[in-house]
Amino acid sequence: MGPLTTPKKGREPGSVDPWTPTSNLKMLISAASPDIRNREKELCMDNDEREGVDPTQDAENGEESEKMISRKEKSLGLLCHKFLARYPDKPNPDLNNDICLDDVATELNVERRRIYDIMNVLESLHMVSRSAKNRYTWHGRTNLAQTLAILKQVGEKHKYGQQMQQIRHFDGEEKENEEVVVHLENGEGQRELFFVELPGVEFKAASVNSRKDKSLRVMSQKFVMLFLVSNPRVVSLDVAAKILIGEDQGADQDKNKFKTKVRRLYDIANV
DNA sequence: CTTTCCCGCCAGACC
DNA sequence: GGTCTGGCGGGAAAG
Repeated sequence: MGPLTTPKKGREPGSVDPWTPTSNLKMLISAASPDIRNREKELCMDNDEREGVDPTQDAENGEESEKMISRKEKSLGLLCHKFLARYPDKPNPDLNNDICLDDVATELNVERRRIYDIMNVLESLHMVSRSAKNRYTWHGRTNLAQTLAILKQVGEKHKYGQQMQQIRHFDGEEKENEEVVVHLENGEGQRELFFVELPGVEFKAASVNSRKDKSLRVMSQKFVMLFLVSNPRVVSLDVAAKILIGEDQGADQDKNKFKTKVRRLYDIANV
């Protein structure tokens, strides 16, 4: 009667796994790699500048273009790409640079919820700013260079480059240590960093820089910092996630949190 | 099978 | 009461 079931090695003491350390992390890097590579390819092809893409609902044939919609066509990355294509690099003073969420959602034919994701990551790069409810203002690449410079400064201040290198080394020689609790030695108790804003570009909306700042914007900025401080401009998502989560005070061992952050990282990577 | 990640519920914040 | 904003998990497609 049930002589021997799975001879579980004493890895797990019958308790629940706090958070799968490497498994979930592994997913990150493998996830972004194809996407990033695809993006690079697309960038090359984009140079050709095809003029056949009509964002206003293509094909009303109603025959066969109803089944071929795969998941890739509805990805956030592609959606963001379409969004960026609708605006010039620099805002035209004559045109109104107002962005209405509802209009965008209608134009791109997606739910409102998705626009929020796009806007948050764009806002983290100061390419847009919230002017009012349902309204964003387009800034484009006007401040992008400055934004990246500042983010790089902050990233260096937080020793992100060192941390990434350390984690990589750990991962390289790590082999038999099951309980991987890597406590990064920061010189001082690192504070949660808040939303970075540009000097000279004040935020109209007071609620932006509030302490109520939710994670998406801040995490987006942190992620960009990692790119800016890395020597080859390559950041594996597992390392990124480790830093981004480990920095969160309170020892957030929520793997759910982890997963959620991951999803947003995909979006950021696609911009 | 595992990994990727879209959809959209629903809870807070704001009116 | 409403609307707006965006965490968060489920569960299905992609690998």
